[in-house]
Amino acid sequence: MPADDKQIPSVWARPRPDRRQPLLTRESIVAEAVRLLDEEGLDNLSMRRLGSRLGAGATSLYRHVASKDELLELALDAVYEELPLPDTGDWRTTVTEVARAMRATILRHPWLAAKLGDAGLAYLGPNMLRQSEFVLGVMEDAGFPLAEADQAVTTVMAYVVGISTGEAAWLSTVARSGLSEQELTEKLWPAAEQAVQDYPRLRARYAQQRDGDTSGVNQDTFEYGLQRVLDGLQARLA
Amino acid sequence: MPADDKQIPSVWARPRPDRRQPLLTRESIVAEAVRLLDEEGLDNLSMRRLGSRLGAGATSLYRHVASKDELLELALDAVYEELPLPDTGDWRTTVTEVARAMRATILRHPWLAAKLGDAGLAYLGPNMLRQSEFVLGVMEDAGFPLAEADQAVTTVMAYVVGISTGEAAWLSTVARSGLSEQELTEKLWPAAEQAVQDYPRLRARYAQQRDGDTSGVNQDTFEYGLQRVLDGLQARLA
DNA sequence: GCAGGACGCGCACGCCGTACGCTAGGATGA
DNA sequence: TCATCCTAGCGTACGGCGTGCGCGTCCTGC
Repeated sequence: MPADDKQIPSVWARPRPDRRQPLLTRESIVAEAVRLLDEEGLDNLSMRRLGSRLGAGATSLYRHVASKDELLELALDAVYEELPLPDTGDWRTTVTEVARAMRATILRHPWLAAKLGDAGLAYLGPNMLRQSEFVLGVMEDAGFPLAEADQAVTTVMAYVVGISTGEAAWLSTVARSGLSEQELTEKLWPAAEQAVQDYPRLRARYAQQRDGDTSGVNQDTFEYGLQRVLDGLQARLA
Repeated sequence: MPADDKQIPSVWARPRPDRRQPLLTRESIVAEAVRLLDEEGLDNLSMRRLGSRLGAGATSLYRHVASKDELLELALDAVYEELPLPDTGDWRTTVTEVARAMRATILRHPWLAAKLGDAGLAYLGPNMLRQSEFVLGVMEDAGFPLAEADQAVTTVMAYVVGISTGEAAWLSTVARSGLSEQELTEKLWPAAEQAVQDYPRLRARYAQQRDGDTSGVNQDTFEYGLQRVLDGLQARLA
């Protein structure tokens, strides 16, 4: 028994931890995990750090979650809950909005991209299922037979995830560097210019984009590709 | 001096390590890393394990490589070297072949998908640059202005990476489980069917695919989406 | 008043990436 | 020939990781 205890005048005065409702719940753990991931990224999430943010020890988390991997799957699905299911009446408008929302979500939680990279697009979280069912329905109503609707949805989602992954990786790099996007761009520019020197088209592209607004360019490219994908699908309905 | 030395009759008989050419080179390290990654996946690559496969200690690797992260970037680019640059004369045929080769490469090295998830599509490895320049040239020759050619290439690549990511994640899961694809599918089927019960369209899709040939289905979906993307781009040339 | 279960904690194990300083041997120049 | 320096690889160590296990402590239902 350490002498420190003497600093508390009496044991009885020490506030007992209130165990009326439990300190940890699966929900609170997942929510805090998402917050930590957003702030610090995928490789800065450790069970110890997460536990201490919740005022608990690392191993206490295992009462509510089977493993770190399972926790990440729960976090993934928790984020999917943010996605709206906007039925606009027109399949193309609806799919466009879903795609934009998906991209926005990935950019808001850049670790999503890395996690999707090894979890795949098709695991069985309820929110993910809900979203798939919804979009599948929209495509079927638009006139695609179910099997093709499935392929169409997969195509759009693959595009969105693929392109957002690239952007998210860049955002993560920016966050890790501690610099602003502008500053990091300027810092890396010489190396990039050097690297593309032997490639005339890449060099020209870089020159065009110099001092450009990165996020605006990304947004434009996203919209461009999305509309091309939807054009390709729409042609099948004719 | 431990007694074990006595087991060797004479110090002089012990073969001296031949230091004419060094045991480790950056190339040999990267090549072995790719092999290890292919066999055991991203989270089973550790510097210690890699070192011991090369007959060296973990820390020796750091003479040739600044960090594990850098090593992974080098491995990424090494794999990109496999990609062919097939000029067929027709942009659509060429892009189709590049896309197929890209998918095949990702499926051959499933860890690529996870790595791309946090490295992004656009870092500066020479082989990656070479490939970008090539495809950019093909699109420009097809009639796209340079800026749009860039967007078009990004669109196709995003699609390919996105869809291959999903497949690669599945392959990784299969590999980790130690079961065959067939066996794992059968084992997971009940849970999947259960999860999908409340969603009529998903349920119908699952029922249709029961006992289907997974890799054939994936291949078909890939081709379907790829042709839709290319349709959408082709329409811009008219 | 008591049994049983739920919850959180502390400890320990075997991994990890990697910083640092050492040594043995080859290359170099006097 | 010998002193010197450089290079590649090694051993040790540090701090951190995921997580299995057994302990106390409180809440609940009888």
